[in-house]
Amino acid sequence: MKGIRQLAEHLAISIGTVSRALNGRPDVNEETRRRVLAAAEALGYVANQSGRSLRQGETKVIGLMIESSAEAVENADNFFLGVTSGLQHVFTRHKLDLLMLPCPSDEDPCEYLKRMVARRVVDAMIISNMQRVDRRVDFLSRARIPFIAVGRSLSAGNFPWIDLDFEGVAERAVERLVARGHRRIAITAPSSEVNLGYVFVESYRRALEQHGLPFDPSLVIRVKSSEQGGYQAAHELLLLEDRPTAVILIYELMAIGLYRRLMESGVLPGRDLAVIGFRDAPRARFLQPSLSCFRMSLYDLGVALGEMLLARMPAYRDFYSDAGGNMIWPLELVAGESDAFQLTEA
Amino acid sequence: MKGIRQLAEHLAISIGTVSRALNGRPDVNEETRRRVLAAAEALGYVANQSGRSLRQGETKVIGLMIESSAEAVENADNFFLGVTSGLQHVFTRHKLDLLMLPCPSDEDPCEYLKRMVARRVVDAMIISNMQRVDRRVDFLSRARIPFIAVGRSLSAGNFPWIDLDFEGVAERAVERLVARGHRRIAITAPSSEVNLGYVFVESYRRALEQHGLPFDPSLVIRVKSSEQGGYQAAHELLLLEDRPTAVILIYELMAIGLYRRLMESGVLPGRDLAVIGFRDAPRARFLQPSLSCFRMSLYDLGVALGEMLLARMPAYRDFYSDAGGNMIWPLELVAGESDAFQLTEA
DNA sequence: ACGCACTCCGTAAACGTTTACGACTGTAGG
DNA sequence: CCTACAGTCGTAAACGTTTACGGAGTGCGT
Repeated sequence: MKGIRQLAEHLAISIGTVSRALNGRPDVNEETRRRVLAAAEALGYVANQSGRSLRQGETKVIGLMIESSAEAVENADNFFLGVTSGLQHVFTRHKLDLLMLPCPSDEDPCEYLKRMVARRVVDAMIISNMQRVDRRVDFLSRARIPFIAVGRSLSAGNFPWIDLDFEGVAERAVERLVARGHRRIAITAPSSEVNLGYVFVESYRRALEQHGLPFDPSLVIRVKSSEQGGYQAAHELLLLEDRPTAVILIYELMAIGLYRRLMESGVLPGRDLAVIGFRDAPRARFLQPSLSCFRMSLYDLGVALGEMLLARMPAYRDFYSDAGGNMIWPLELVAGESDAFQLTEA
Repeated sequence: MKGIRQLAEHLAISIGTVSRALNGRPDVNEETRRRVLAAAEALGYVANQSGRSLRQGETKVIGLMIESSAEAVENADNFFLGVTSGLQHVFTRHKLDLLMLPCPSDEDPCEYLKRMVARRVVDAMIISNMQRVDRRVDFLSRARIPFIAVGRSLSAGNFPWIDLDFEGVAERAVERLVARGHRRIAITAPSSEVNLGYVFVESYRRALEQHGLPFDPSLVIRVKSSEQGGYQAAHELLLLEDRPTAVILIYELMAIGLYRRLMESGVLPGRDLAVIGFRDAPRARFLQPSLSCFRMSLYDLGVALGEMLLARMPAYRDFYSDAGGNMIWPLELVAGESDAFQLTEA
């Protein structure tokens, strides 16, 4: 089966009518429509997407921009796949496809994004790995391309995003540790260039103040959010003169490296140092002692992202209530053994 | 910038010449080409992909068919992302994009595939999760769509695939265990409907025979390849009258559940039962005692898949030597503590 | 002066759809 | 009998490219 033209010839009907019949237009006889649908089914006709895209100016494809460096892959655990799965659950309802757009590491992400958008290969974009000031946001806003970001940024006052509840996590983590008698609480975070690094530490600082504790910059450990970074963090912690009694990790995966380094020095997590993790990394679930951490459903996050994006697209707006510009995603505390002890005054 | 037409007008040049200049055709003055490229850069013109696809009949998109059930996601660890990353490394060299095609769980995978192919939205396909007899293979072969499978199948005599070295793994695992004095060796595998389940057990059977050991069907534990399946497997193992002294797992993730169940009954892996795992699952790397297992680079596998696929596509054939139809992917043994003991005769 | 080859470029026809527009019925209302 | 209108359908023009074809100009050898 070549195209709609052959199908029309076969039915001895005009090509326009066939198209209308297939697309459910009202101005076609029901009897004719039945015949067309039957013939299409029988001959295995499916409309060519390129032709359709060209005419309608929409491709039915949503782009997902990802970072695909070897490092990113190693650290991703199933975050990416989990979110993707949720996204697709939403998209398949509307026959939308998901295109992965990995920015080459030697190219500027914004330029790459511009090229992909200019090619008109996607109707909308999902971007992640937000920078504190992210030019992609400005570009997409100006170009009026529907998009959603996973993560905040300071760019362009108002744009749709969903971000994890860093404030809540930092607040609850500090509160929990303070309740167990801790006074010197360390925290790990990526560079403050990455927006995540900035927001997380700020929330931590505020939480400390609320409990009347001083903010000590030397307790902010800037390392990569990876197993390796966890090892590094532990190393730096152990070097501090007035060693903290607790540490908050920005990514659970770090706990693995952290544990390892601590053990090497005979420091036992959950007895000598309280540890709280953040964001679910399956492979950190089996640590001994078990890690106290904040968790969430990646799948649900994907669904929320998908629905919020579609609410911003004219063609699908009706299906979803545009629940405001953005959203803070809640996390649930899973209590483990890594911070289960009460600190006795020295 | 709308299209090539505006660009041509702006240059006071015909649209055909502009196209030729941009596409590096020889029959255009170098001076003209420079002007065109400069103007395109300045005005931010990028060719519309739909128009181009329509004309040339190729979309520059490779489809990747995946299973995206919640269960599959939970069990995937970073297998999927790792392979994808390798694929993209190859594809971006040729400006190809990767489209994820998740088959809805309520639809027949082959029908879904047919629809996607008929829409002409992909130039080639990558399929995985192979069935023992897989209709997708027959369809793609007959339709002459370039494709590659990750995993074998019995369908259609000759088609391109890469599969993990099950034979080698089963053989080496058995050999290793026999050398440590084991005589009753259990194995886990998925249903023999899935081709993987069939091949793995067959290799295990042959390896046993080579060492003069009997094949006992009750030692083949058919469970899901997941943490839960591992738990289940341990449960069944413990119920056996003549309990085996060793077990080979088809997926490392299973070790987590297996360990848990064993511990519950006071059976210590690496002392009371030898365990060998297969296929890298990062989250199983931190088990105590450490797991002996077979590993591989997911990234490299992705690269190999990508290159083998491109070697089968006319447009890219020249870049890659078509290294025969298919390939067995080797794995490397990483010795751990879980099988490090010598069995003493009872 | 002529033919020929070569370089460069313009014209127009595809590729497969969707859709605005108008044409043609038949029916109802005046 | 004329008009209005609803229900169907055919016609043709887009959408943005690429590319086969041919033409114009130039240089060169005869």
